[in-house]
Amino acid sequence: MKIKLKLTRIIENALKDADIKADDIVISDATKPEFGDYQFNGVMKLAKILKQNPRQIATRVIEHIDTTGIIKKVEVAGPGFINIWLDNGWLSAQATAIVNDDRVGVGYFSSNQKVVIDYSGPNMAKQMHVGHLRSTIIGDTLANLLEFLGDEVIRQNHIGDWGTQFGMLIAYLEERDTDGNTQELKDLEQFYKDAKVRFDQSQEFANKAREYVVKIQSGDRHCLRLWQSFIDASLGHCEEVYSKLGVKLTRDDVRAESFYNPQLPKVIQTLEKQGLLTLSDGAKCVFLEDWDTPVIVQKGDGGYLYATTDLAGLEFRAKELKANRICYVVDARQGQHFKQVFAIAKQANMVNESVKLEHIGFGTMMDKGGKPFKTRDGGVIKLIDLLDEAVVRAKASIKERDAYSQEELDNIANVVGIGAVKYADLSINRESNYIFSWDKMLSFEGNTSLYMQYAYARIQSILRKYNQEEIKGDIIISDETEHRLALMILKFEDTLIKASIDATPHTITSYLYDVVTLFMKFYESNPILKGGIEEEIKISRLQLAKLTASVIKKSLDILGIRVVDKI
RNA sequence: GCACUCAUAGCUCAGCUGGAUAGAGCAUCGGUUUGCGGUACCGAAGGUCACAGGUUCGAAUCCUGUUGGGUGUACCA
Repeated sequence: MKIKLKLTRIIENALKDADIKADDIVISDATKPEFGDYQFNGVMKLAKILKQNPRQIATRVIEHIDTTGIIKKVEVAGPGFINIWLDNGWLSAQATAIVNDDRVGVGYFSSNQKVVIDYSGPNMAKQMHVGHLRSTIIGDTLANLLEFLGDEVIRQNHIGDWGTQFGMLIAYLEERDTDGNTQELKDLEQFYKDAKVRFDQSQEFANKAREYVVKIQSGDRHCLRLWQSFIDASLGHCEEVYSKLGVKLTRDDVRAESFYNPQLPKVIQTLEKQGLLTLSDGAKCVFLEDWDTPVIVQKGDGGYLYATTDLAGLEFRAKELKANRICYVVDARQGQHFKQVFAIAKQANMVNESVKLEHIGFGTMMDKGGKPFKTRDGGVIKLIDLLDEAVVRAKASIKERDAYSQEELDNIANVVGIGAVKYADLSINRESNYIFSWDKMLSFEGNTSLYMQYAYARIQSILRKYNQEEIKGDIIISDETEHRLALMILKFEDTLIKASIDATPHTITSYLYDVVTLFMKFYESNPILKGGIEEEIKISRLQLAKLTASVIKKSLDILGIRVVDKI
């Protein structure tokens, strides 16, 4: 339900009827319950332009507001605020209408776009570590969200599979792997270290490694086969992580660095043709206004750089994939790189002016001391290890473990543990750094996944006691708590739209927290299954509980977090 | 040096592109129950929104400066 849009139209009409010219009408949520449900604050600005008393204007506007249906009452308050209360009858009807709707009342975008979302982007030379978590889950959430709202989403996993380190790796693979056994690739970190040691020790090996880099690039069959088997093994590790995380990336979404490699000379040509290229200290550069340092697109030795690949990628996504919006979910530290690359792509006409290019940046994961999150000896934490630990910790936190079968217990631990890691990350404004804390994320209290999953399980427990077929009837809003809960549920669509524009998953989590908190209050004060409750009221409350469960489930679904009926 | 970014309660975070008395959770103190899952709910206390100016009827939010952290700054990705 697009409530804000409805109210905006009503105010627009009221202003028109009152003969007041205004654009940019913004309806906002009321800051406090006593100020109603929504408020319009624009009158004060208008008063200034019109040089009239704001309260008088507000009064005039109010007289022209059409209150049939959605609005119960409007009031002028303070210096000229217009406060709006929504009608319970209207809320009841709207809520009742979506109880069995699997989209929970959320519509589709009227103009759907093609959106490319570039996320995860692991390096094939190593295993995924904690640094890859944010890109992977923020990107996946954004993809889920836009898909749900009706955009055509193209997921792109820009894996790092090209570069000098692969010469060393495949030379070592060949040396170690004479019988075709790739068991050693189980731990890529170790494999990389071993290869490096060999590289540093043996001149002969180092030469071979360098030779192999050239051979891969020139398409040597033997080396390409080795390289391919290495990439396959490494990608397999990533897929294990994606599967544990419930991230939807597949092999079809992989568009690797190597894919763009053949296009790189053309990128240089294009830049040359557009007159953007400058030779400086032997390197081919693009100098941009407002930047002291140029962007190097081809090194003095002829090699290309990641800016070159990104330009090829941008052109491919805009022209071949025909995207209207391209989002890069990449660490905030690459902010200026993307600003520069985006500017070049547009100037060189590689990307049409109308295409929206966005860097969805995010901060770093920190430990309790506010330092980048590392193992005790300063190494990187492998993502797979982190996820496994989350599941182990989740299992330990489950009370009455005897009540479940081993299978149930494993499933719950998975849902809870993985959910906790993801939720903790997604619930924080992506642009800031955040402090990783097991205790906080696995808590039942506050804005955590467990609080939501627990509320969901409680509702399921209530619904189980009732025959689903018998739950038929209207939601009747009879008090303030129900009013607030129903309204919050109906704000789902407005929330998702905002989250999609800003690309902020935490907008969804804080909304969800509001919903669940309101439900808990409702649940506390309005008993459902206790004796002595009228059937009509009981059904209404059951329906409201059911609707709350739908919102919880759908929200978590978009965030890529599962629920269970029992915890 | 230059650029970007951040600074809100003891701690972890919100604050919706300027609105009314700045909000949550944790921790602290107190309360609720013959309980539909109490891993819940209610309340108290806790703030010079880093600092100083400016714009405005109105600033945590916009502008300038200062201080303090983080990050990035031409042949890595």
